[in-house]
Amino acid sequence: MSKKIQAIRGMNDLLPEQSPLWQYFEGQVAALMLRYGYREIRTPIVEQTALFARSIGEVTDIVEKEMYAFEDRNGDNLALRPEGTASCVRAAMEHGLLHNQTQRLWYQGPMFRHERPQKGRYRQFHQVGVEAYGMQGPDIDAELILLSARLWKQLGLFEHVTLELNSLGSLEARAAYRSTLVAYFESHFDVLDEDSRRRLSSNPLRILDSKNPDMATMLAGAPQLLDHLDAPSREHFAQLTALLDAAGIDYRINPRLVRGLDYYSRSVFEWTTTALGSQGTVCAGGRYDALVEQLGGKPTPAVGFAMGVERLILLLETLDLVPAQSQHGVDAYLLAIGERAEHQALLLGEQLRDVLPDLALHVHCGGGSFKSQIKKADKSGARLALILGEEEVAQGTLGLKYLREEREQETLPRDAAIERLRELLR
RNA sequence: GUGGGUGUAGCUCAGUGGUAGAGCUCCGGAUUGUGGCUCCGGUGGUCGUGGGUUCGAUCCCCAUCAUCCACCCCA
Repeated sequence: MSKKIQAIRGMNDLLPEQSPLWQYFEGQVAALMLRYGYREIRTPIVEQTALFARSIGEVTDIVEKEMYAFEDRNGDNLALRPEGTASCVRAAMEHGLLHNQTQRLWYQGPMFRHERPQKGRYRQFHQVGVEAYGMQGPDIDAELILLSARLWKQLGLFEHVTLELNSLGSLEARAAYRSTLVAYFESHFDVLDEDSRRRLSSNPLRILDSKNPDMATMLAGAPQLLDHLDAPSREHFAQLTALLDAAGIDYRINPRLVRGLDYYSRSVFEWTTTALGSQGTVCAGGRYDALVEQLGGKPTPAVGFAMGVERLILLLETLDLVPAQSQHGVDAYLLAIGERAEHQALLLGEQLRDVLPDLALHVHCGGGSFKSQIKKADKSGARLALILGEEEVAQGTLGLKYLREEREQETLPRDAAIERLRELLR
């Protein structure tokens, strides 16, 4: 067992039983993006390490200890992408998509982070990301939230997720607040637990989120982010909440909502669920107005979010919201009994598919008794067993046996059989 | 990176210091070319891996790997 090569830890195979549900989800997403006028972009899975270091932040956990980074044969520093926004910005800039225009983009694909796997958290996981460029008003922030809300409604998840909102203020306001906060924490250094002391330099805003009861009193007295917002950010946030109110989207303002990536400023939001255990964030994002410039482009306002596909799939399963039609089956199963029939079956299958493009047909291969073949036909879930035995071959007919309904089995000349199939597929 | 739980047949799991079982699945038969239900039979395991204790280890001990859950982090 141990000598066999296994999948990499935290990287999962997606088996045939699962793929219809993924396809259902992906189909819903793609159709939704079309309806909102977002266009798909596909970028490489590997980028220069520097792209992520400069965008996500040098001292974040993601960059410091979770990236799959390596040197390629040329000695270049490359990394498997840990998220999609940086690549999206890079590609959009590189191809002039952000030049004097607004842009609505989305993407989908695997991301990689070297974390300890647990429920809803894997080393290779999939995100759907949605990004909008060149628009600074809160209307586009609201659009993204409405878009995600519509997806939850389509999937039946809306009642099971909660929207949390916060504003981090402008980059300057955020930096100033950060300094104030660090000074406050340093003056209470003796109360800080080990985790918080570590976070003092990496992500001090996170300390506010600590669940340690010993720090509760100290945290309650900490300076509040919302009190340190700059006026434009405050106004932006007020307008965003007003738009959501008007649209009838409930939200909870969470002053402690802090995103882990350095590039966020102003609006940030998170959709969470309590049904998945500790990895309850199912979708999250926010504004990153400074990132494009930071990566060498012209100043360009930007907002975006990403959804965790595994978590959403898990949620659909947990809540029993998997639609029945996402179970793919086959319409008919062609049996071949006897040497002559076996020779003809494949060709007959091709003829049927030529004239019946909607037919999902499973042609039996590998021989076996009549009984074993019809058992397999039954297990395949097919509505019909098409029977090609010695008699049918000799007479140029085809047997049709109905496996799921009370209906007499019939044996028809080939042409008539095709017509019958055509009727049944309608 | 830290802590805890779990690794026995393809799957779900029993079990014992004397080298293993059930249910389901799969294959065959009862029914020469007719599935689902029933009955009968069969295939299938170096008991995760390596070491230690022991006359003897699947069981006890250590290590290791995998997996699950939580911390952390985040989608």
